[in-house]
Amino acid sequence: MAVIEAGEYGMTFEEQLELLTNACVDLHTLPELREKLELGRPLRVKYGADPSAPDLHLGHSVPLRKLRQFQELGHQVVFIIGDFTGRIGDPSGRSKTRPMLTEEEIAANAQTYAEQVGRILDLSKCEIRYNSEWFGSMSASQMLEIATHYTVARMLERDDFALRLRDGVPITLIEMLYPLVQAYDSVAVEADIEIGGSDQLFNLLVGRDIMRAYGMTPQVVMTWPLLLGTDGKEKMSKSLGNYIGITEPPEEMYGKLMSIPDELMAQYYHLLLDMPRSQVEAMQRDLESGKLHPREAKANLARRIVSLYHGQDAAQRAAAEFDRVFAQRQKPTDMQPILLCADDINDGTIGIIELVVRAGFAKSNSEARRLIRQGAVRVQDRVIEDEMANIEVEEGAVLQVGKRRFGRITITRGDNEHGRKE
RNA sequence: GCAGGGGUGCCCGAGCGGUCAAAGGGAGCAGACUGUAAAUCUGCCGGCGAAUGCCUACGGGGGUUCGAAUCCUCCCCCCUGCACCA
Repeated sequence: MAVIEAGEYGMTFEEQLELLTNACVDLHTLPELREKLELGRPLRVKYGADPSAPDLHLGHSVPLRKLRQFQELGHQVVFIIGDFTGRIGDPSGRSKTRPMLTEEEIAANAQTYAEQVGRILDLSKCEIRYNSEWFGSMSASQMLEIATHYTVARMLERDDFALRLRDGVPITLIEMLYPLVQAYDSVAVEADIEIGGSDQLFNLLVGRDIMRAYGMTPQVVMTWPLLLGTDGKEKMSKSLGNYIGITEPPEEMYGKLMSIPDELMAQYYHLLLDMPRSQVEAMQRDLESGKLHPREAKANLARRIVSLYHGQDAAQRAAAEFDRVFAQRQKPTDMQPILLCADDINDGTIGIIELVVRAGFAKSNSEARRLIRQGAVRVQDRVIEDEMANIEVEEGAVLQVGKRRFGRITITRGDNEHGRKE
C-alpha cells in the first residue's frame, strides 16, 4: 500500500516539504517546519486519538495518511490515546452527554482503533502512548499549575465556545480544560510537530503556548481540511451517516464513493489520494470542457480509493459489480440470504409483507406496506403492488426493494428462531 | 437562593382545552428523471390492522375536566438575569 509512489527515497528537501504540506490548511509556521526538518533527526510527530469513537472513516484517513508520509520519510509517529480524559466523560458538543468509559471499554476501543490504524500506518514503527501515563499520577497542584498558563478570555476565542456562549448552550469547565490537557500531552511526549483536522487548530495552538510555558520549543502545527461526507454538505461523521468506513467491504465503499456529488471529487482526489492541486485543477478543466466525463472521473476515484484499503483486484471486482447492477440493471452476484423455514410458509407461500420484514428491508409491517404501495417491491423482477399478496416460496427467488436492496430466499429446515423472540 | 424563560415526533420547531399522530423545515425512504451524482418534481415518513378503528406518544408523577401536548400541582432537567462566593 504505497502511499508515496516511486522515487520516495532520495526526494529533495523541497520535494519533501511539498509532499508534507500538500492540501494542508494551517501551518504554524513554515520557517519552523524547515528548521525542524533541517535538524536531520527523526521528528516526533504527534497525533491524538479519541478512544470513545473507534470507528474510523475516510475523514480520519486524511491525517493518518499524512502521518504515514512522515513515517515513510523516516520520522517518528507518536500516537496518543486519550484514555485519561475518556474516562472522565464529558457533556461536550450540544447537549449529548459523552458517556464515561470504563478502563475495559477504553482498552477494547483502543484495540479496535489500532487494528484500523494499522491499515494505514506501520504500527510497528509507531510510539503509542496513553495519556493516563502522565495524568494518572499527576497531583492536583500540578494539574492546576497547567491551568495557570492560560486565560479564560483566550479559551473563549475558540469558535465553538464563543458560539455556544452566545447561543446559551452550556459549556462545562471540563471542556475548557480539555485543550489544556491535550496541550500538555505535547509537553509530555516532547512533540516536534502535531497534526490534526482543521477543527483541532485551536487545541494544537494551545499546545504551542503550553510548551513555551514549560520552556520547550513549541511544536509545529499542521492541519488538514475536514473531509466532507457523502452528502457533500457536512463533514464526514458517523453520527450523520454520511461516512465511508475504512473497514467497509469493497463493494460498499465503491458504491458510496460513486454516490458522492460531483463537486466533491476534487476534494477527495486532493485529500484522499494526495493529488497535487495543479493536477486537481487540470482535471477540473477537463471536466468542464467535457474532455472527461464526470462518471469516469468518479469511477477512477472510487477504484483508486478502494485499492488503498482492499487492493487492486478487489477494487476491480467492486467496479465490475457496480456496473453490472447499476449500469446494466442486473442483479448483484452475491445477495444476502433471506432465511425461511417451514414454519414461515403456508401452502408454499408467504405474505409479501412478512417477506419484506423478514428480509430486513423494513423495520415494521407498516413500513413494508408503504414500500409495497409505493411500487418499490419486486419478486423475481415482477413489481408486487398488492400488499396482501402471497408469494410462492421458491429456493433462490430474488426479492428486491428499492434500487439497491436484494435478497435471495433460502429455505432452511428445522426450528425457526429468527423473528420470534419470546 | 430569588426572578423570568424553557423541556413537543430522528433533529429543529409551531401548537397552548376538543377538529392533534400533532403545522412547517431538515434528515430518511420510495417513485419519476439521470451518470445509483447533484438539483428538481411526486408520494410516504409511530405501531397493529384489509379496513371503520385501536394502541402508544408532547420531561416525570398526581389532579381538574365528558375530553389535556394544551389548565392546576409536585418533582426533575436546561437557559438568562440578579444575588451569594474561595
